[in-house]
Amino acid sequence: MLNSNTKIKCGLCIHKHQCFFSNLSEEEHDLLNKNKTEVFYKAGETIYKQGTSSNYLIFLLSGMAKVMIEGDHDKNLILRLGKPFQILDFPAIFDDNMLYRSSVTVMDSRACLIDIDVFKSIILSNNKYVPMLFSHLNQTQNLYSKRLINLIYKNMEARIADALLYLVNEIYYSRVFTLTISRKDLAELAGMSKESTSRILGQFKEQEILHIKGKEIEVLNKKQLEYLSKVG
Amino acid sequence: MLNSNTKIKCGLCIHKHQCFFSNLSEEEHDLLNKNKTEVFYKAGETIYKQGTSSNYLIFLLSGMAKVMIEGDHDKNLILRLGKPFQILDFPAIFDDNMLYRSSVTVMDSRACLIDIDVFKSIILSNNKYVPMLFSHLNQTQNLYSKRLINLIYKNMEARIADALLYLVNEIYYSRVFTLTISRKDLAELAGMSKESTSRILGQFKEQEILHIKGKEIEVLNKKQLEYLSKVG
DNA sequence: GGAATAAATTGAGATAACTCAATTTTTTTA
DNA sequence: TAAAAAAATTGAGTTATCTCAATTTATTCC
Repeated sequence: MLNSNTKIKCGLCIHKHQCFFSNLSEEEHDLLNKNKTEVFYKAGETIYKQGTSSNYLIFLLSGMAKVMIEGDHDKNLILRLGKPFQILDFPAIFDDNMLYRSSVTVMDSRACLIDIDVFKSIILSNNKYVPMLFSHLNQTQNLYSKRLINLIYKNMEARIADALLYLVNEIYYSRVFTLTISRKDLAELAGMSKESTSRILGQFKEQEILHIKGKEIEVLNKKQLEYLSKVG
Repeated sequence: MLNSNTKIKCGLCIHKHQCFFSNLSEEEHDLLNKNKTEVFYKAGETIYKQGTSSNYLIFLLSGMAKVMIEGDHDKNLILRLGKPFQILDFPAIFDDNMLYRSSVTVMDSRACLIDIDVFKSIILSNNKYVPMLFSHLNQTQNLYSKRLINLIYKNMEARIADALLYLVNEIYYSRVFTLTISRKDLAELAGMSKESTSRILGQFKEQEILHIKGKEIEVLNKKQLEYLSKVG
C-alpha cells in the first residue's frame, strides 16, 4: 500500500504507455513528476466531492470509482464507472476548479494526482493535447446525452439491460464477471430504486437471460438484453 | 432575408463583439471570412441531424433553435435552447465530425456556418482559445449532469418549474414572456408527455403561480417555482 | 466463529405519470 | 373569412414504478 508521499517517476512508471500523458517531452515529464502525488483510497472513500473545488486532476492507477451526481434525499445517479488510466473527471479548470459530480471508489484504489496548474501549463504550451482533450470532453457529453434519453424514456427492463450491457462491453469486457459494485450502485446506474433493480434481476434470472449467484453474474442471452434495450 | 451566398466581413459584422471569435487576429479574421457562410432557416427546419456528420460549426445570428436528442417512437428530449452568438453544438471535430444531437429552429433564424477545418486551424494555432473551449465543453457537461439528476428523480411539478425557471433566467431574461416554443417542446424540455405538461400548467394557473394567455406567460410567483423545483 | 450489522430480496399497497380518445382552441390555408 | 388542419386541453382508465415493511442473505467485527 502506497501512502501520499510515494512518487514514481513517470519515465519509470510501468503504466506509462497506458497513460493520458504517454507522449510528453522530457521536460514536460520532469514538470509532471515534480507535481504529482500518488494516493491510496479505501473502498467507499470520496475522491472528488460535488460542490467543492479541487486543485488536482485525478486518474486511477488501480481499482474502480463511480462518477456520480448526488441528488436530494439520498438519491444519486451514477454516470459512469472510472477505471485505471482514464481521467476520472474534470474540475472547471479554467474557471473556479469546481466539481459538479462526486467520485467515490467502489474498491480499494490507487490514484495519481496531478496539479491542475501543471496540467494547464502543459496543455497550453503544447497544442498536440487539444484534440485529445476535445475528444474526451465531447465523448463525455455524448455519453451524458445518450444516458439522458435512455433514462427518461426507457422502462425498467431496458434500463437494467443497458446497465448490464455497459458492464459487459465497457467495464469487465466479458459476459461473465464478478460485480464489483453493489446492487444499490447498479440501481443508481439504471436510475431506479434498489427494490425494482432486485426484482428485474430476479426476472432476468427466471427468464434465463442471466445466471446470478451473489456477486457472480453471467450473461446467458446478450441478444435478449440488446433487444430489451432497444424496444423498452 | 439573407440567402446562403451572403457574406459579411467579420470585421464589419455588427455582432462582432458578441461573437465567440471576437478577439481574433487580422489574419485569422480573413481566414474566417473566406470560409464562413450565412444561412437562413425557416421555423422548424433542421440545422444539425443526429447521426450525421457536419463540416460546419454553427452559431445563430438571430432566432432560436432547440438542441435535442431524438429517441425512438417520436420521443425527444430538448437539452437546451440555443440563442444567437452561442455555439449551437459541437460535431466530433477531431474524430468523425459526427453529431449526437439534432438542432431544429423554433423560429425563423439566421446562422453563421464556419468551416470546421478553419475552426480547427485557429484553435490549434492559438492556445488562447483553449480555455474558452474547455470552459464551454465543461459547462455543457455540467448542464447535462444537472439535467440528468433533475429529470430522473424530480416529479412533474418540479420539472415544469425547472423548465419555466430556465426560460425566465436563461432564455427570456424576464418573468413576462411570449413563449416561442410549443407546449410539446416545453414537454420535451421537461421530459414528460404534452398532456401532463398541459395539466401542470393549468394547475399552476389555478394556484396563481402563473398567468397564462395562449403563448403569453407571466410568472407571478417565482419563489414558489423555486420552492417546487427544490422539494419535488 | 458467532453476534451484530449491513445488504439484498420479496410482497403488498399506493400513486405518479402515461395513454387513448374526445373536445376545444388556435393557426394556417384557400 | 370560412374551412381545414394543427395544437392544446381535459377526462377517464391503466400501468409502471415507488415506498414501506418484513424477511432473508451476506458481511463485518470482536
